[in-house]
Amino acid sequence: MRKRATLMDVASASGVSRQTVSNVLNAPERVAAPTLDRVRREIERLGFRPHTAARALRRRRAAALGIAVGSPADRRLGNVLDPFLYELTVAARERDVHVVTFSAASAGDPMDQYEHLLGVQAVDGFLITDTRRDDPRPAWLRSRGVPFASFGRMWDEPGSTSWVDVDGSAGVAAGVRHRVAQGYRSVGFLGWPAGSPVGDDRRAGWLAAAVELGVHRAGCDASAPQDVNAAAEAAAPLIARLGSGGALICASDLLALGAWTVLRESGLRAGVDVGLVGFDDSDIARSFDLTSVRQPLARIAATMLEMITGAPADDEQPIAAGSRRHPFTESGGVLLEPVVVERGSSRTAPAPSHRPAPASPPHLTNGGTT
Amino acid sequence: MRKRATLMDVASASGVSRQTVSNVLNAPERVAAPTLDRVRREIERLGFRPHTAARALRRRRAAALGIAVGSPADRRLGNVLDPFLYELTVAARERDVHVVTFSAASAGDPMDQYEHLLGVQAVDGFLITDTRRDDPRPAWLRSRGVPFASFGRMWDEPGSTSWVDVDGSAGVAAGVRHRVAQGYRSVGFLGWPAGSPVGDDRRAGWLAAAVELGVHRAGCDASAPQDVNAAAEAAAPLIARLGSGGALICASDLLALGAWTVLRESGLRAGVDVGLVGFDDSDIARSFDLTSVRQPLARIAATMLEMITGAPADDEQPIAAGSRRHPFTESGGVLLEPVVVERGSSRTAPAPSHRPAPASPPHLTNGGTT
DNA sequence: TTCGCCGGTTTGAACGTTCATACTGTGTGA
DNA sequence: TCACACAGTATGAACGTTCAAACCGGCGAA
Repeated sequence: MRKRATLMDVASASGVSRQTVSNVLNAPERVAAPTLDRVRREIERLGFRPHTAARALRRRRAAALGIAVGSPADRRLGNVLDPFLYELTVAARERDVHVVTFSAASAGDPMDQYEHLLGVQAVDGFLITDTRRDDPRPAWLRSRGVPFASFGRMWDEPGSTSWVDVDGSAGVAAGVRHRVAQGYRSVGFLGWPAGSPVGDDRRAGWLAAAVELGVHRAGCDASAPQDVNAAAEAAAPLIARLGSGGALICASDLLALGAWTVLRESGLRAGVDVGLVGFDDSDIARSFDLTSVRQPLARIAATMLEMITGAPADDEQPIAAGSRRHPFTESGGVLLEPVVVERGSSRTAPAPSHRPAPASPPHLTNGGTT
Repeated sequence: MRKRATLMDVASASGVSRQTVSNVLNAPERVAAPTLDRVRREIERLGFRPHTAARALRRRRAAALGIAVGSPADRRLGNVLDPFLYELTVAARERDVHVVTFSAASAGDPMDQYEHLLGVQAVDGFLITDTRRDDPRPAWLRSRGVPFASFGRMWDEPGSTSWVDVDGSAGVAAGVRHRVAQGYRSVGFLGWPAGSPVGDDRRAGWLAAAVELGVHRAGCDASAPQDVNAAAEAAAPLIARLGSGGALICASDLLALGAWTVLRESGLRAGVDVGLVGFDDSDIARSFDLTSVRQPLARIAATMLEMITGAPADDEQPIAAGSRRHPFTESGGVLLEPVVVERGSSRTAPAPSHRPAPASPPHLTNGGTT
């Protein structure tokens, strides 16, 4: 428990000046090979690690980013943001940045928290999530020149380049394709009521793919709010229409769970009689063995950090040309494709020799073994 | 976007020395009233906020605590720890401490991450969660004199005082009591297989309360692993035995959900025919309108911070006598009582005039409307 | 009157880095 | 032969705060 070694300790131990040790850490190419070796050995031997605060003070940057956990509305991260925080933390570690949490608690206004963290200079920028229309945060941050990156499109600022999002449309379309490949002969969709950008996007992906692949049937599109019972109600007639051999893609795992309860009560088996696909790969999906569309959270996190730490903090240019390793969209941000995680709720449809979708009211069918 | 004001700026603006300004912030009782006012006005006017890194450097403490988000096993916080992180963040804000996340990712060993954060002196201590038997972390931290507090009993170290936990036994017992008050006439339990300390604790709470209140019936105790389908299987015979007018307390919301599916398939209505209670008040409970036992996460977080920031970091005394505002247990830590959140899955039992628990095999009953 | 004390305030130094610049010696071209 | 560039290293200062100790003036007790 003795005092930690400092730069000076390493310097005198290896017979060089402090600046040389500093260079070994920050600009090794400027140091002669033998010196480099010697100093590195001493660093290792003394267990020297640069002091975060001293570094932050001198460099005038905290090497930390803030992220909101929860809001007054929902005092938690939720199914998507929870694993996202993990991936973010991992990605941050690789870039020698720390992640500092904050909460827009009682105050209501998240900007108060921004103000505080920036005021005490505990963070260099922010990672924002759950963007929505009329979101005041991007404008606020940009106007003050605060670096940030967003998980979620910035709906108000089409030209902005500082966001990463998931191509929900492509994800749902992939879900449709996989189902068709497995032999399901009609693919319906259970989404949220029209009006939410995310929801509309996912529905569009279903519609396009289902039509293109010839598995679109009339009246196989339903809506429900994010609630199991509502989802079950909306799913019942849909499942009745799809019948055995059909598949149902849902805009969220919770909606899929609603459909799952209907299937169970109908005696239909998820993954055998009816294919069922959720979205987000939440723990619900895992608990219920639901096939689900998973967002590439690790890549999202890495890309966001690249945006913040890579781009010069002051100007918001369309990101240094030449390093565009990501599929930039026309509007400026980065859109990543999700992947389908196959589980028990979608195996292979009943043999194609079966009669096509008889559509008997499923709540009357009885749970047998075929 | 001009430079932020420093102590010196405030000092010269208000005609005092830097140290006086520092005192205004850190030891106002040493400053004469008029001076105090004047300096405070200038602080306000200039929008001065002390620089975190400068402070940390000089004070030799980071004013930050580390918390692990996820593990190699589970790359997320989960239903309990997610809202806990929120409460922790709120509580930390009030104490001018920051919460820094880290992940025991690939490395496997969480101690590597401790080592790193302590090495660069980015945190002063840690908040540990998910303690288990043979947990190496407490001993490791203690041996190095690193401050920490644990959410979860330290099973290996009975004398330790640095933990906070929930009295699961009391929580389950409260669940039983409420059900009895509502008129349910027999109360069963669906828990995890014996052997886990948390699970055994919760079962003990049920047993004691059920026996005491005379609602204990033979064979109304079942076990299943943390899995919906397994829970459903285990719950089916249990529900058959309890019958209408009975209640079922579960060791987790997921187990309760398994029971819920059985109820639905049996045509029994949760909250009318059978009372159903989960544990943790997770989003599953909210989604399914499940009564659940909620852990007092805000108090847990606050208590943990008190332990870390309040107690002198070097010695591990039984916490300063005189300030014991918490119900300390004989073993040293703090045990807090959870509360029952009443929802639809447990309203009032069928009128006591009903015949008691007919126990027909529920998977044969048909879903009707009574 | 003198001394010590005390509330209130100031001064010098230090925390551990990195920036900006200066220094040193060797080789290179004129 | 000399100026010059250049790779490699060293020096002084600064980042913004708090610690430790000194200072200062007035007041009460000896």
